[in-house]
Amino acid sequence: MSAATLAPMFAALADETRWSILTALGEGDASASALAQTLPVSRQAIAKHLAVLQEVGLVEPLRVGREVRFRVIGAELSATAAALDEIGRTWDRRLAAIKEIAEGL
Amino acid sequence: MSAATLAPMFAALADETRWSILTALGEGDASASALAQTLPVSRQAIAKHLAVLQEVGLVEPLRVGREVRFRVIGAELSATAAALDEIGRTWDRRLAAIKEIAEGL
DNA sequence: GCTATGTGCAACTCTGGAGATGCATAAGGG
DNA sequence: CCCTTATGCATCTCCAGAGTTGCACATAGC
Repeated sequence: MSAATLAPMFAALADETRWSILTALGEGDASASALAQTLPVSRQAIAKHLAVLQEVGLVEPLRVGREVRFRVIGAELSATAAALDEIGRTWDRRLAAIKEIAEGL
Repeated sequence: MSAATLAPMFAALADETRWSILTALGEGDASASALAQTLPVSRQAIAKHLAVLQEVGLVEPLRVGREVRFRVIGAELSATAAALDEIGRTWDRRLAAIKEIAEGL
């Protein structure tokens, strides 16, 4: 997973309202209308956020009768976490190597 | 680490130019002026980005003579990764539990 | 001391995205 | 069959942030 692949995911996670939505969905599947009754934003705004979240694979739509419920998916989040951890460790490995060389003088 | 703490970090990571900066710094410490000679943006723009990155703890400034070099720090990234992974697993645990109940009927 | 170069600060433009509003459409429930 | 409710689409406003330019300041090197 490259930085170019990661950027859209981070853009999706950068919005507070989207975290509110994800947190709410973490309690159970819900439709845009249902979320709008809880969160202080309009249904249309939530629908847009859900589209963004679906785009990066964080949620998936489920048709239940005439409503569309959304479900959170943890897999993409875990995959992103793994990529982030790897990058962070790489940076710190470099610093450790430099420090080791410095001490070796 | 809560969602409120995570959001600024993701906002910092959502920008492509900042990833370019982080990648460049991953190769070795550098000043804003040095980075400006490599990347297709002005020094001031890079300085702003570095300020953002420093704010979330991804880089730290190092005065070397009259220039200010920046160094990437992996710790915050790894901590963020751990938080993300935990959240992702929580979501999937919930789904697994639901599925189990459904099959138990 | 003078000059080069590296930084810092301030103001400006401009685009993307978040949010709202209005309307059209579709599908349950009585 | 009608009404209610959920969704979809288009348009508008507004603001944060990315980027630039210009200038002032500080400091290493000669």
